Amino acid sequence: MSSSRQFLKEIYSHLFEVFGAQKWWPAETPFEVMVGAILTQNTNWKNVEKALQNLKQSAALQPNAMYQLSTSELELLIQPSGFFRQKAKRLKTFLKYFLEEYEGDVALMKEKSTSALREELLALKGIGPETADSILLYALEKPIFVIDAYTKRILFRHYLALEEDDYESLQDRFHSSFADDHVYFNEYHALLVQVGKNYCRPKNPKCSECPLNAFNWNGGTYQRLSSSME
DNA sequence: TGCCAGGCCGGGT
DNA sequence: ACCCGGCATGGC
Repeated sequence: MSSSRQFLKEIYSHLFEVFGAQKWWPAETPFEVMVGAILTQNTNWKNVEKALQNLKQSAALQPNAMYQLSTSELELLIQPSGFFRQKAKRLKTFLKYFLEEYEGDVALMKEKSTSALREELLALKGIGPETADSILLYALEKPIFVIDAYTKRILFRHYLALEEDDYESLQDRFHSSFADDHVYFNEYHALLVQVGKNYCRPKNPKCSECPLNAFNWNGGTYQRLSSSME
């Protein structure tokens, strides 16, 4: 019925053909995903990697070990990721929650429902929609779609979204387009990041080489804007 | 060499 | 309900 939904499905199929499986999130453990999700807030992933490396070298990339670090110790380790004072605080807030509610145990946390966990995460200072959903999808394997800056920009550039579309509305569009399949949501968002990094930067966009051009028509635009795509 | 990066919060209209 | 400044580093 909805051409929007159909577009989203076709885009996924095409991107998967072009790029293949992405094997996201780039981390060795679910806990590393959780930490990375907080550290990457408005931050280049390259800088996050340095911080994660520091934490690993200090044997601090575990819930208890990290929580027991002093604030200044934690700040120093994550400094390369920027906003380090805020992020140290946010990590501590999350760790306290993770340890007190789930004993720092990912399996235990996964037992609870997606909606309940999302509310809990959003209630924490420093965890917003994207961070919460990244944790839900990539650390806890919950079927929820992550909307990030890349996703927004790509949808907007290709006339599948408007600037004023909010997080939930964009997310709902993906949710209503597919079955609740966390593997699928995982792969799809990772593919969009691939497109975003390589073809859809604000400066130096390589739009002419973008794989999504396969779906363009009438001079590189889709037929309708999102607002008219019921 | 400025501009940018996988946000979020809090205070002010 | 929006709007905006602050937060900070390293890469290109």
